[in-house]
Amino acid sequence: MFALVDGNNFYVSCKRIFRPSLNGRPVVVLSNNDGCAIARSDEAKALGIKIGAPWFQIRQMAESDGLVALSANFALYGHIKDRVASLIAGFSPRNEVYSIDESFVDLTGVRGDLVERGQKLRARILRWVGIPCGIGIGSTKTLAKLGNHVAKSAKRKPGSYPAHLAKVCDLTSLSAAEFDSLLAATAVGGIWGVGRRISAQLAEGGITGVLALSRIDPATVRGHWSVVLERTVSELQGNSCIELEDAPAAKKEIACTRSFGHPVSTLPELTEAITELASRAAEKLRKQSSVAGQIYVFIRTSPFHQEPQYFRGIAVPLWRPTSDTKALVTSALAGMRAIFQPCYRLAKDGVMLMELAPKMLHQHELVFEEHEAPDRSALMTTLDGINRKFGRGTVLMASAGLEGDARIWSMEQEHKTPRYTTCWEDMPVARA
DNA sequence: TCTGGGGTCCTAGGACCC
DNA sequence: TCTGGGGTCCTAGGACCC
Repeated sequence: MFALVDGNNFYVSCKRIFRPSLNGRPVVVLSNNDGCAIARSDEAKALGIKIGAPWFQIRQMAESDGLVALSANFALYGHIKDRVASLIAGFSPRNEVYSIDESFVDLTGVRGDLVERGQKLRARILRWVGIPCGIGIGSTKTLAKLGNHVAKSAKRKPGSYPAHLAKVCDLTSLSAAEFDSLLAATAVGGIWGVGRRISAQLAEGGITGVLALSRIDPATVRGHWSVVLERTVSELQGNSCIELEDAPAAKKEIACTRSFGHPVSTLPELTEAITELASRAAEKLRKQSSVAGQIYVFIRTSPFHQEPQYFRGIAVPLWRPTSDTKALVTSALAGMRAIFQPCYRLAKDGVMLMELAPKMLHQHELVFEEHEAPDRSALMTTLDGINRKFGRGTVLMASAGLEGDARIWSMEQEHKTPRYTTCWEDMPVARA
């Protein structure tokens, strides 16, 4: 038995904690560079704003409908997530932080009325952290996700589902007939693991509702689609196939990518941008105590513009697996120079660390090189310590360029809110 | 003018092995 | 007419997630 706890409109709700005046208003949170809407309040959804809607296409709604747009602040969302997670951990030690706004909870052994307990947890998260949540309960993770889908829809769109299922929805408490009619009323696209492609393929076969999907023989599903969809169907039938992962696994790839604030066409600018991305990726790598065997670099133009297009990436094998910033930046820049072409208006770059392995498993070499590679791990530890204490970019590679230089590639954010949780000057002050 | 940034898993097909 | 029968490993691409 599982529960899924999900923060409603999470990024918007995080902003509302510190600015209650945003309650009741249509609000969107924008992606980096204020590009597009990545979170919407219920009021913004009611205006018909789609997830991913480009800001320049909806900005007129600021005037016509009082739409408020805010730039993203991912550090803030991470901090709020930690607070929510700590309250969920108090509810059950067996839990999995699945994403920034969702946690699975294993309810095995949890006694009492589950709906009532869910409502108490919900009330506590709202009161102690300020985030409204929905909770779904089911016998498998997929059904818990479905329960959450129902809880959200029943709250936001009255009439879509029975009203008593709003906010906390326990699918295991339903009668067989209630359960079936709920499945029949849900489109397959609302199921975890069924995206646009598979929805369309199912529709071709005449399957549009979850009830029909759940009645297919899993082996048939495997033949026609894949083991992934087979698992989903099996889970809909109540057979738990996807386990709780309560210990977060180490990443197998680490990516840092970014769209530029303005188009980039020159090598010096790109050198700065790639240096910064590779440095950030290296920092993430050291945080999980891994080394990388290969680094992949790519640059690209904007696919949205009518202009000569260019996309190229290159994988650069590292001489030996490392987490050293200088080694990673040097390889990334070498790769970048190999794929760089002038005369294009580049819109985005990225660095990915691949072939990650735990640092402790590092393979030693049979033959010693003529010159031993310098061991900079103590330097890296110091570097990370300084940057953690005084802020990202306090100490950096010189090729990253300096704040105050041109750096026209760096991010644009015109709708910033104060850095409530990461900056002393911005911390809210409570007045008696 | 203006369109995000991360991740995972699975499969098919090719290269190669005996 | 008819061209073996197993395997493994790697990679690119697809589909999904938030």
